[in-house]
Amino acid sequence: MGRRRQSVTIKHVAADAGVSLQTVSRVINNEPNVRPAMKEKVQASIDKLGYVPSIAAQRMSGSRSYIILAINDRDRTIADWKARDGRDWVDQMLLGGMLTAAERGYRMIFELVDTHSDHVERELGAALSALQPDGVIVTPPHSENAQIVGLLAERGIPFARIGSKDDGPGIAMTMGDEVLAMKATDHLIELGHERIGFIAGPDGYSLSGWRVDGWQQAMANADFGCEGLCEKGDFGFESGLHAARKLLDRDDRPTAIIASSDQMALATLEVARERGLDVPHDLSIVSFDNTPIVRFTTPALTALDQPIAATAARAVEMLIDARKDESQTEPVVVEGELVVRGSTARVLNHGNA
Amino acid sequence: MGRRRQSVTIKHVAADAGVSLQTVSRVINNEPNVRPAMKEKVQASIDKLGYVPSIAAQRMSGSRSYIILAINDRDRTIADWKARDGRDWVDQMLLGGMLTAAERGYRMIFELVDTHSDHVERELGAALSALQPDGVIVTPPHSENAQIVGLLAERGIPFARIGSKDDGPGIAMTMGDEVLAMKATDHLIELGHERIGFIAGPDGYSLSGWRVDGWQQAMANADFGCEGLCEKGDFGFESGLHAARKLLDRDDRPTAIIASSDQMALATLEVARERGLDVPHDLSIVSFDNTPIVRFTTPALTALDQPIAATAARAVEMLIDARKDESQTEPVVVEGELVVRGSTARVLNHGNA
DNA sequence: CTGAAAGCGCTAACAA
DNA sequence: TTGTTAGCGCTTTCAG
Repeated sequence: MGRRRQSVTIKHVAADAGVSLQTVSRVINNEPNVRPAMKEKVQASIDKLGYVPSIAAQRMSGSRSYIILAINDRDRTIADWKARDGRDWVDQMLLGGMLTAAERGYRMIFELVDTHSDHVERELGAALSALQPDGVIVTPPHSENAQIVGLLAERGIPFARIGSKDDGPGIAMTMGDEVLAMKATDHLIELGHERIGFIAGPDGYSLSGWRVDGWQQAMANADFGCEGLCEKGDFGFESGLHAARKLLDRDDRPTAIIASSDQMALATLEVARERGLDVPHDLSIVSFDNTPIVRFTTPALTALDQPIAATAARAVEMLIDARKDESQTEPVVVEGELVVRGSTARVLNHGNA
Repeated sequence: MGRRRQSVTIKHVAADAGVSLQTVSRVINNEPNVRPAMKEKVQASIDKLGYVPSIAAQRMSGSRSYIILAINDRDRTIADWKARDGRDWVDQMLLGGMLTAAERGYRMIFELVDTHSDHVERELGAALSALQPDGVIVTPPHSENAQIVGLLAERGIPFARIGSKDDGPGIAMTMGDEVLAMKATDHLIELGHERIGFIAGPDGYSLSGWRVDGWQQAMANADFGCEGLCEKGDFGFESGLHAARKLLDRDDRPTAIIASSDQMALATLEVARERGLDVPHDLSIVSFDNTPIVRFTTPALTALDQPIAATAARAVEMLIDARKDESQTEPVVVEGELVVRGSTARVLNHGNA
């Protein structure tokens, strides 16, 4: 093997078209100040020779790297992949991010970074140095990690924080968690539910709080109380079992439960089965992740769809365009929607008189 | 933005350590002929400054790009992502490929290429020119696409063909399709089945044939006939409905069916339901993809697990080591296994006397 | 509007 | 064992 050189370079094109390297470069980069005739001639040579610029060389000479780096939490991602239960967060990010990047001549590279580790900075720093991406997308919980955000800001790399509303550097993006929680709650209220339980996510994620806020807000709007109706989980199945049991142990148990993750919704379904509660007639359930898995339960779960693909696509676009207007102050919201399935139904009037 | 330069380069390290650039380079690349003391000193500077080499620069200077390119069929992949029914082929490739690459200091980049298009060569060629990967992984149906294989060979880039046994350039890899089909068939035979139907994949994929071969072989070994027991599908759900109906329309309908894809297995389940056949007691079903989805049907499907992650991991390793021994003649087999679930059971003796 | 020169960060080849 | 030189393919100055 050894030194595999570029087969056709800018030199070949320049020679073929009988112009300088610089002119070819201008054509490639769509720069102004190239006479149409010239441009055509060069383009013809490019097409003829099948020339494609090397991104390494482009990067070296100080221009863009044409790389967008998407980083995700290592442990969570690997756990999902190994569990093989159909969670498709990564796929949706690829669907939205990768395809959008490709349309603009960019590539998206995926990278897993450990949040908990004390060498986050090293891990991420190494990726940035090695890859020199033109933009970075961070997802929860990274998007709220001060070290990570700080490093990105310090290096002056445009980045998008998905699942973060904080001020500060980088583009803050959310999927409208608060509104989503309200949508779910309102849906249940319309079905006649009054005691709607909520299983919250862990404190480490701001979005856990936003979701609770949305639920509380909707409950307040309908003049329903929330006391004792909110339990906390960690997004995982086990914690969901725990929370669901606590909620359903109440004398005036909720007739509906909104869970902040698919696993916790599944756990709630499991607890309902355990107690002989019919879903949706004795208990309605709404999941806060519309992952594939929630369509395959019986009944299929009504869920809040998180528009991950659309968000990633948006992030990529903003990052690619981020050259000038550094300061996007308002968080960008790509709002998800409620997908109604079989796990929610009109509340029954039995045993309540 | 503009020209964002590397913050700390080899020069800084050289200066800090008081040595030449070349010495630093030698240390980075773990080359021999560096005195331990020297090496330590340099390494100390590297650590102190947090230096990480730029892969763009490394590539430029004629060494490796530290990039492994994994290409998949565009239409199929996007369709899967959009369908959101939990197919996790890509995730498993990432799990195996990306993590293995990372361990060795490489990155894996995903790319979608259109097989049907007449500009496959351009699409792939562009990716190769832009990225200059050190290795490429191709999956079905690309792995049997002459244009693609030809281009890769011509460019002298090491590549692995997953799902291909052909001789020729590149590392051929399979997941043991024939053996897998035999395993499934033998499993059913052990349960007392004699009329075991098979829904084959489309001709465009060699592995469709291997699977049929394995089934026929196992049937022959048990002295059971195959006539009229094989129908062809295209891996999709619709085609599965079609094939399953044909098989179950027979007077001596099969008591078990092996489907060459998860979707076709699901379709078979659907047809069974349609006809009022109980699965597994009236009809046993084996799926040829252990995607997440097959665990969520009722009953959960017995399935042949394709070790995609392991295969991708193996491919990455071989590609990274592919510098010398170009000629791996024998196909590499990473064999999958049968996962028994509720869709297969002992054959019932009713209505057969 | 076009071209020539310099250099990005790194490594291969050659010297010392 | 270490250092020096040249150059990868491209873009950025800066001249013309």
